[in-house]
Amino acid sequence: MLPSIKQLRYICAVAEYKHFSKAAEACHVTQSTLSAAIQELESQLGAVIFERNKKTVLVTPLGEKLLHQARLILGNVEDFVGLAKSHDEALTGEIRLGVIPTIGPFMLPQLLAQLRHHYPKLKLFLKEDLSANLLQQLQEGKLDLAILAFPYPMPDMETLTLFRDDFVLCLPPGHQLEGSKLVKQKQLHGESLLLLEEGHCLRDHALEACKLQSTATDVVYQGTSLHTLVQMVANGLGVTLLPAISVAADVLGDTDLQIREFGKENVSRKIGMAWRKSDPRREEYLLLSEFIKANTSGAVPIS
Amino acid sequence: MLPSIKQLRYICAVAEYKHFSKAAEACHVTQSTLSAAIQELESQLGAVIFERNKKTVLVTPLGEKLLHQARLILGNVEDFVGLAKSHDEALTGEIRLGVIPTIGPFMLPQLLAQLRHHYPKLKLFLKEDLSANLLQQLQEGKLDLAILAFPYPMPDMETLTLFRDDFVLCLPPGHQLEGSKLVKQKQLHGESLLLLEEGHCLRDHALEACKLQSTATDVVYQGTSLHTLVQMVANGLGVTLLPAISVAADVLGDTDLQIREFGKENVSRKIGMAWRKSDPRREEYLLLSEFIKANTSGAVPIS
DNA sequence: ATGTATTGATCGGTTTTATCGATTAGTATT
DNA sequence: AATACTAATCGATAAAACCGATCAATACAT
Repeated sequence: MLPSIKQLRYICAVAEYKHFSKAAEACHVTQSTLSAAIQELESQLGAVIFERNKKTVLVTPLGEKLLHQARLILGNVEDFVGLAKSHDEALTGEIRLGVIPTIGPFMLPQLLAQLRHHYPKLKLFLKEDLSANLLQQLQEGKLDLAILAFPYPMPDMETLTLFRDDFVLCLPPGHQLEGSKLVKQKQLHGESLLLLEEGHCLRDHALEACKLQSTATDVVYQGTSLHTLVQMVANGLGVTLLPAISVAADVLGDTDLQIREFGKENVSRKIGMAWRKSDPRREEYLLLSEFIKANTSGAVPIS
Repeated sequence: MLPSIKQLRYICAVAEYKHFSKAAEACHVTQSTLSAAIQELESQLGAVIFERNKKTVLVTPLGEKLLHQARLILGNVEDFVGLAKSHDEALTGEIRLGVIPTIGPFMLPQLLAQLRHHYPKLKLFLKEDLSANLLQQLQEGKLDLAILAFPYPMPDMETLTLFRDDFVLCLPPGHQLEGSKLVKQKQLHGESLLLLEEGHCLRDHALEACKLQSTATDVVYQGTSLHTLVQMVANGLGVTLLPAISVAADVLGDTDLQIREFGKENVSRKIGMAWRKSDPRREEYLLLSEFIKANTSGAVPIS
C-alpha cells in the first residue's frame, strides 16, 4: 500500500488551514474529493491523522509526525521537479567529455576557461584517451561526448566536424629544409620522420595526409606525446608533423625549432565531436559545437 | 504538475534492472504500463531520464540526479508508512496528560515508574493544572487525556471512573477528636477546617462529601497545596481533609499528625479519566485505565 | 426555542486515468 | 535470411478520481 502525493498534499493543506473546505479550495478540488482522499489515506494507513471536532480540526500526535514526514516528502518532490526544470536551460548540467591526447592539451585549456565564463553552471568531466577507447566508452554510456579527429569510424554515433586542423612540419634549426618557406609532401621522403606510437589517430592521419606509408620513411622513434616528439626533434633525431592547434597552443615552448607550412596541398586532419545517436541532449551538443568553433585558436573553419 | 510515486518507483526499477520488461515484472505491471508511465513522466518533466539504446538502457546525467532524488523520496514514503505502522502498537506514542494538583504528586511518581517499565515506548507529557483549565486544554486539543476528580462537568468528553478515593481527617496530636477511631461528618461542625483555595475541586468535593457548606465551618485559611495544608495542621491551625492517595503517598512525611477514617459514610471523591469523544485513541486510553487501576495504591476499586 | 449557516461525510453519476493484451518497428544474433 | 528480443504503440476495458448535490450534526444569531 502506498500513499499518493496528492493525498500528502491534501493532509498538509488541512493541517495548514485546519479546515477541510478551505484546504480543498487551496488544492483546487472540491471538499468531497479532499475528504474522500484523506479518509482513504487514513484507512489505508490504519491511522487517524485528523480528529474531526465540531469546531475545529485537530491533529493527532501521530498525525503530527506523519505531517512532518509528508512535508518532507513534498519538499523532496518539489526538488525533483526543480531538478528537471533547472536542466532545461542549455549547458547547465554535467557532460562527460572525452578527448584524444593530440587535441586535449592544446584545445582545452583555453576552451575550458571560456566555457567557465560563459556557462558557469556547466560541469565538464574530462577523460583523455585514444579514439578507440573513447568510442567504446561512448557506446557504453560512460561518456556523453567526445572530441576527436576524423575520419574515424563511429558506429551508432552522430558526428559533427568542428574545424580543420592543418599539419605543419617541425624542423630543428639548420635543417636542410629550413630554406623553404613552404614545403611539399614529396620533400618528406627520406627524412627521419618522428611520429606518435601506434594507436594515436594523429599518426595515421599525418601519414595519410602526406600520402606516406609508414615504411616509405624512417620512423625512427615513437613518441608518447607531442611534447616528447618536440623534444626529440630539438635533439636532432629528425623532423615531425605537428597539428596547427598544438603550435598555436605553444607546444614548441622556448625551443628554437622551425615551423614550415605546406602549400596548397590539403595536409590536415578534421576535428569534430561525436555522441550517441540516441542521446537526447543533441541540441545542447550543437550549441556547444558552435561555442567551440568560435573559441578555438589555430583552427581553420570548415568552408 | 506532479510526478506520482508510482512513476518514481518505475524509474528506479528501470535504473536497477536496466531493462524495461524486467523492471515492469518487478513492479507487477506490464511493460506497456511501465513504458507509458515513464514516458508520461519524462514528458511532464520536459526531461529525458533514460536513453533507450537498442542494447541497453542508459541513464542520462540528469536522470542520474532525478533517480537519486526519486530514491530519497521513496525512502521517505517508506518511513511515512512505517510511522503509521509503528504506532499501531498500543501505548507506544505520545500522550499529553493533564492531572489536577491533588492527584498528580501522589499518584504519578509510582505510576510513571510502572509505565516506564511496562511501556517503555510510551511518552507521557505531563501538565498539572486545575480541572477547569484541563478541560479547556482538552477541548482545544492541547491535551489528549486528563486525570481528575469527579463529579465534574466534562462536555464533549468521554469519562471513565478509575477508583474511589476516600477522604480522611487529619488531626494534630492532642486534638479533641484524637480518641475516636472513626469519625463522623457531623463531628466536623465547629472545627477549624483548612481547605485548598478556590478553584481546586478537592475543596468542593470535600465539602460536598461531608455535607458541609463553606460557611458552616471555619475555613480559616486557604492552602495552595496539600503539603502546605499538612504543614498548617501541624502548626495547630486546625484540621483538614486529605485524600487517601495522598496519605498513601506519604504526604504526612515525618510529621506526627493523626489520621482518622470516616465510618460507613461515603466520604470520598471519584478519580477518573477524560478525553475528547472524537479522539481516535479511545482504545489506548481504556488500556491505560486498566493499567492505572492495577497500579495505584491507596485507591479503592469501584464496586 | 427557533431558524440559519457551517462543517465534514456521503451518495450517484460522469469523466478521466490506469492497465492490459496484442501488435509493431527496429536491432541484434544466429 | 530467419529468429529473438526490446521498447513503443494501439485499442479495449476496468478502475479511480472527481464533481455536484445532499445529509447529519452542530454552532450561532435571533
